[in-house]
Amino acid sequence: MELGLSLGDASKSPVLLKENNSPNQNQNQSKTSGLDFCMSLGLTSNNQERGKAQENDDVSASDDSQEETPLQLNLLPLAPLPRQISSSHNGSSKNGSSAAKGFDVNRTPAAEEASSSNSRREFEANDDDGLNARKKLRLSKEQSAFLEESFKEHSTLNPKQKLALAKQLNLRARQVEVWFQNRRARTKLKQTEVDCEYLKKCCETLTLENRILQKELQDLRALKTSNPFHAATTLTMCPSCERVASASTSASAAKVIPFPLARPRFYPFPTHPNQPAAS
DNA sequence: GTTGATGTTGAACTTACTTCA
DNA sequence: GGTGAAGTAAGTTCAACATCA
Repeated sequence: MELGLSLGDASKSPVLLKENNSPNQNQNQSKTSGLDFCMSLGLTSNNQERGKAQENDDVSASDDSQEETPLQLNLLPLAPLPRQISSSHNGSSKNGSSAAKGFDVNRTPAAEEASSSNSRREFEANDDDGLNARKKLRLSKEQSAFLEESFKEHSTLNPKQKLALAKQLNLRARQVEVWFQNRRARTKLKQTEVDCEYLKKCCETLTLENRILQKELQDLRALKTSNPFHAATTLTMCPSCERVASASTSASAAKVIPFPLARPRFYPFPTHPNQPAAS
C-alpha cells in the first residue's frame, strides 16, 4: 500500500490521498515535477546475511579488477588504534571531511608513503583479509566537492561518465555509483522534509480557516433562530471582502446563493519553497 | 585529560522492482 | 512472452566521528 501526497498547485486540491500500486509512478512524478511529494509505507524483509555481504565484496572486487586499484595492502601488525591518532588530525572541523580528519584511504600508495603517520589507518581501511571485510572509508573533501559538482550537472550517470569520474577521482566505479545513489536519496529526503514543512503550514492555514467558517456558520444559525419570521433570507457574498452577508428580503421564497465550488481562501496557502513567487 | 555512552553521518550493502535487448 | 543483465529506489548496516556527562 502506498499513500501519495501531491503538492504544488494551490488551485488544485492541496492534499491527495490515493492508493498506488506502482511505486515507480511516484518516482517518475518526482522527476518531472519538483513539487511532488510522496510517502511510502511498506514491509521489507530484513534478513540480510553478513555472509552474503562477504560474497558481494568478492564480486565487486572482481568487477572492479580491471580498474586501477588505488590502494595497497600494508602488512602492519594489527593493533587497536589509539583515539589520538584521528584526533590529532582533526583540527577544528565539525563533522569534517576525511581530508580534515587526515583519513584518505583513496590516496595512491606513493602518496601514502609520504605520510607514514597514516599507515595504520591505511592498513585498517584496506584490510580485506575477511576479518575486517567491511571497512568504511571517507572520501576526501576534494573528491566530495567534485562529485557534488558533477551531481549538480546530472543526478544520474551513464557508464561512461561513471568511469570517467572514477578515473578522475581515483575511485572505483562502484564507489562513484554508490555515491550518486546515496546522494539522490539524500536529496529526496531533504525534499520530503521541505514538503512536510509546507504541508504542516497548509494544515495550519486550513485549520484556521475551518475555525472561521465554523464561527460564521454559528452566527448564521443564530441569526436564523433570532429572526424566525425572516425565513426568507438572501445570503449574498460581499464582492470586496468575500464574506457572506445576510439580508432580509420580502421575497416569498428563501433564496440562497450557493458558494462557488472553489471558494476563495481567507488565507492563501503558503508558497511552496520550490515554487517561484507568484507575480 | 580520559573514558564510555549515545547520537549523527555517510559509505556500502541488500532487496525489490523496472526497463530493455 | 520468457529471460537475464543493468539500473534505480528504498531500506538497512555499520564504521568513523562528535558530543557530552
